[in-house]
Amino acid sequence: MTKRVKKKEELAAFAIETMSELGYARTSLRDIAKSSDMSVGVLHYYFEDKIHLLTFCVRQFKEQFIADMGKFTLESGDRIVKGFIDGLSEAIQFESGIHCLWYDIRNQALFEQGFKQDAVEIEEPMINVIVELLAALDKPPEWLMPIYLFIDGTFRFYLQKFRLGDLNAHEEFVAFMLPELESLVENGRFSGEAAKARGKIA
Amino acid sequence: MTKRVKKKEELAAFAIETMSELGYARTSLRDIAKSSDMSVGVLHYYFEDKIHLLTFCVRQFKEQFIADMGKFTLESGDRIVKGFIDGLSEAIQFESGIHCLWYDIRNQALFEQGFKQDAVEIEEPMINVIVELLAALDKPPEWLMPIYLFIDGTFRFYLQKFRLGDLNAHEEFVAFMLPELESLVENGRFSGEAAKARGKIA
DNA sequence: GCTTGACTTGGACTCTTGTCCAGATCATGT
DNA sequence: ACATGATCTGGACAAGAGTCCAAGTCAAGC
Repeated sequence: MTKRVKKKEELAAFAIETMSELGYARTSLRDIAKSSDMSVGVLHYYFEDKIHLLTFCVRQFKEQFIADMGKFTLESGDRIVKGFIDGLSEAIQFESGIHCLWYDIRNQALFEQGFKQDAVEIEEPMINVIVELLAALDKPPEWLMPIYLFIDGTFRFYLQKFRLGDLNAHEEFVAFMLPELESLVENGRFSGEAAKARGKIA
Repeated sequence: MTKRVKKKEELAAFAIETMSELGYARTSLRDIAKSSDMSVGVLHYYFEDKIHLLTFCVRQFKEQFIADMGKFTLESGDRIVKGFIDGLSEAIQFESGIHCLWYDIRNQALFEQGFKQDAVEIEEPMINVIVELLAALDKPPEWLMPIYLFIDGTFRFYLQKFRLGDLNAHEEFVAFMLPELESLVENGRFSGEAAKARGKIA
C-alpha cells in the first residue's frame, strides 16, 4: 500500500469519526480538518472534491461495518444467537456513531439518487450475514427478509434510545431481542415471554 | 382561526412539500419561497426564524401523518389487516415524500438533541395505531413492539425500494406483508408461504 | 378619500461552505 | 549539502445560506 493511500485512509477515518458525531449533512470539510489536525487544503490535496472524499469514506466505512458484523457471528460456537445479539448490543454501546452514520447514509438515498448504489452495496453484505446465520441454524432461507427487517428495525430502535440518553438501551436490546429471536428461530413465533420481561418500552 | 395562522399553515404546507422532495437538510428558505411563489422575506415575516418554521412544519406534518394513519385502520370492518396494509401501500405509492420526511426527521434526532422531542411526539401516535389494531384483533398487547418494529422496518424498506425506482414496490409490499401479518396475528408466526410467493427481494 | 395597519417586496448584510492556489516546508536520493 | 518532488500551510474567492430592513403595496375602517 502506497504512502498516499495510507494517508487517505487515515484522513477518511477522521472524516468518519466526525460524521458519526455530527451526521453526514452537517459535517463540513473544516470540521474534518479540525478533528484530524490538518488544514483544509490537505483534504483537497488528497481528495479531488468533497464527493470523492465521501465515497472513499463510505467504502472504508463499509469495510469496517462488515468486519464488525463478521466477528459477531459464528465465533460463539453453539450459542450462535446469543453471540450475534451480544455483538449487536456492543455495537449500540461502543460504536453507536458509525451505525448512526449508516442509517444517515441510507436515508440520504431516499432523497439523492447518488447514494443509491452506496446504500445497496453496504446493505447487501449485512443481509448476507443473516443468510449465514440462518444457514448455521439450519433454518429455511424464506425467513431471510422477515428476520432481517425485524432485526434491523429493532436494532435501529434501541440505537436511537441509546443516542437519546438511555445508556442502558443496549441491555434493554438484549433483554428484548434474545427471547424474541430465540423463539423465532426455534418455532417461528414471537415470544410473549420477552414482552413481559421487558416492561414498558416506548 | 386567524388569517395569519391560516397563512402560516399555507406556507408550512409548501415547506413540507419541498422538504419531502429535497430532504430536511438540503432545503433552504429560498427553495421554500420559490415553491410557494413568495419572497424570502415573507417567511421571516410569519416565522421568527428557520427553527420556528421547522417546528411549525413538524407539528403540521404530524397532524397530517396521524390523519393518514387513522384513516387506514378500522374503516374496513371485518378485514382490518387488509385495510391497514392497503393503506400503507397507498402511502408508499402516493405519499412517499412525507413519509421519507418522517424518516429523515427521525434520523436527525440521532445527531441533534433538538429533534428528540419531535421524533418521540410523532412516533408515539403511530405506535398507538398498532395498539388499537391489536385491540381490534383481540390480540395480546405484548405483541406491540415486535409487531410495530417489524411493520416499521418493512414499510421503510419498500418505501426505499419505491424511491429508488421500483414503481411496483407498493404492490410488492402488499404481497410480502399481507401473508406475513395475517400469519402473525393468526398464530404469531412468520409465514413461509409469503416468502415463496414473493421471490427475490433484495 | 384618507389613514392606518397589515402584508409584501427586493435586496443588503454577514457567516459558512467548497474550491483553489502560491508559497513554505519536508523528505529523500545523489 | 543540494536538488527535486511530495506534502502542507494559510488564506483568497465565489456561491449559498439565514437574517434583517427600508420602502412599496394592499385592505379595511373612519
